Amino acid sequence: MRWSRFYIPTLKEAPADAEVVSHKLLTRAGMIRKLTSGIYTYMPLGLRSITKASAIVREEMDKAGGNEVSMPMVQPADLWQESGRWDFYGKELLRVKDRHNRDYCLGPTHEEVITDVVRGEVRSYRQLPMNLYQIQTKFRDEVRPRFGLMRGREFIMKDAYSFDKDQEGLDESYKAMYAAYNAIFSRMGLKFRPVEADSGSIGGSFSHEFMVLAETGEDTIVVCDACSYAANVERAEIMCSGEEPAALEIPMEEVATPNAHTIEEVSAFMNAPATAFIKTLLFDADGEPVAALVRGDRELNEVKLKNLIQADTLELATPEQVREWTNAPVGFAGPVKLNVKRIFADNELRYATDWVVGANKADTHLQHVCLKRDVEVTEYADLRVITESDVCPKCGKEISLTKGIEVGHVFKLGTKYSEALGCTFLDENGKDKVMLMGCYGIGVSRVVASCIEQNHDENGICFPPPIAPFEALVVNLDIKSDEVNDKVDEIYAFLKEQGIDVLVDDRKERPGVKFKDADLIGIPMQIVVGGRGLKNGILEAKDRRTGEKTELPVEGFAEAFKEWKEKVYAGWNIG
RNA sequence: CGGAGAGUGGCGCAGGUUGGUAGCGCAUCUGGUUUGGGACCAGAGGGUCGCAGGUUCGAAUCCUGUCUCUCCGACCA
Repeated sequence: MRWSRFYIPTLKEAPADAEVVSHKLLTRAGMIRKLTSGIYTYMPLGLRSITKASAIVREEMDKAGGNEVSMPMVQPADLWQESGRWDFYGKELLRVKDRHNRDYCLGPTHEEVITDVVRGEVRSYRQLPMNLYQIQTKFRDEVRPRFGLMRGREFIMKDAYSFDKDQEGLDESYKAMYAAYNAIFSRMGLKFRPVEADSGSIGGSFSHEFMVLAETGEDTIVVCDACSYAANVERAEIMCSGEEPAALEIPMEEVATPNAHTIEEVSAFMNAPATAFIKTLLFDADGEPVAALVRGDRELNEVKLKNLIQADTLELATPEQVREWTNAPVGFAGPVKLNVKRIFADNELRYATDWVVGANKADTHLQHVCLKRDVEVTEYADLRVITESDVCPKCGKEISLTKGIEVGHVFKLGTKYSEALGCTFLDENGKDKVMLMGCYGIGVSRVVASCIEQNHDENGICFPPPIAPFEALVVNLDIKSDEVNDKVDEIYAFLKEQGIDVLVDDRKERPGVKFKDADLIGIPMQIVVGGRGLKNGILEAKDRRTGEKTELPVEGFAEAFKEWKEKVYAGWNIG
């Protein structure tokens, strides 16, 4: 491919609205262009990377027994009503009407459609297991799209669905996908980690997320270096034990705390540490009020609460609801004589007493509160977000927290959708049984973005070879010289022969421009052909990742190149 | 949805408080000189200043409304 005939509109400056590195570089390298919030055009160079990532996904999926299909993006509402998700998926589901005023949605995921296909096809246990997948554009009407391809509304996803006759089969299918995902992300040259995860709104019982490790990640993950434990913080359990203290003897009493709404303000006002307080958070759980208590310095883990009470929707109470339930403005809610039926407390609160809490009365708190004596706690549970001072729930050793970008997620769905949609088969005994499902997603466009987050420097992108738009770039420094042109053609032909995907910069530009652009678009191997080098009988090869330049002799180029290429690839340490 | 900010040639920005010919850098086009890390000189083209109203002799600028985008939060495979 010749650069002069391949559209790569590079920019010297990043667009003002780009915040994260991948967004800036993808735009500057001419790989994407924004149409509107969260919706992008993949330009020729960008599409090449996505195509390469897709090819790796496809290969590994096929190897793992998947069959590729392509399902419709526009899906009828009745199918979603049948699964119950038309009402529960929320505003992220983009709903549209056709000319007959019938309801449809744009597919954010395809459990309904795939289950509909399979229930119409599969009759016998002999046809199972089955694994169907597709690589396709998804649409999710995100509340706040951001960070370029990282969280778009329209994005490319590989979604696979497995169907099995029993739990053992599902376990096998899940294991196979888990292994395939490890292979996929390893082959892409990403530094990643599979972690235990919450199953979220897709539902189901068991799941793992594949996290690319990067500072800009929106997720926080817990890893233990002593054992193999790794989990999303949403999911990470907290070990908590101790001695339950005796009921407090000092009576509780009111304290005036004018205008002190936050724990910080009250703690400063009363000159007591945040650890002496209990934070009372009120939620609307499927329309019912629920209170959750955590220590003043802790953060409530909403996912844990949601799972505990099995709520379909869980939202922090509005100021109006707070007023209605506590008879006080926001900032003074407390568990004592709280007119809320269900009060959940974090485990940690069981092992201490003498708390300060809100008094459900404006500008007032209560001190010397004892939960055992003064509050009817519905249940003690693990409700808070894990911190670095906690220990590994598996082995009890130290843990650390890091940021990650979720690029893949594998779920065991069980019978959630097959049950709702009546996806059954006849077993060996001629009995009707519900299939067990798993679902497995990879954010393909997000993979490319997260790869850039992980591999870049001040000059631009450093693509790992497997998902680079091209593997090699031949830079022609003097398009007016026949000698240089001939050598470029020769090198190009040679590289092609080696099965290398190569781009030639044959533009009428000054060398400086070509070098800058070469670094920006991040092709892993650069071969520079110029009059100066040829005079000395050498070509210059640059490893984009390290920036290291190597002189390759014109005579015996083939051998020298192969050796150099091995070194470049070895540096990537790709499995 | 709450809070903050921004919409001016393709991109990055100035101008706005004090209303009066719409400007700069990059990019583009032409000619010339250059040519191993984003060249220089000379010239050229391109903008109903997000949109709609209003005030005014006159609005990018003031007022009202509206749309869009970005960031923080809430939310989220």
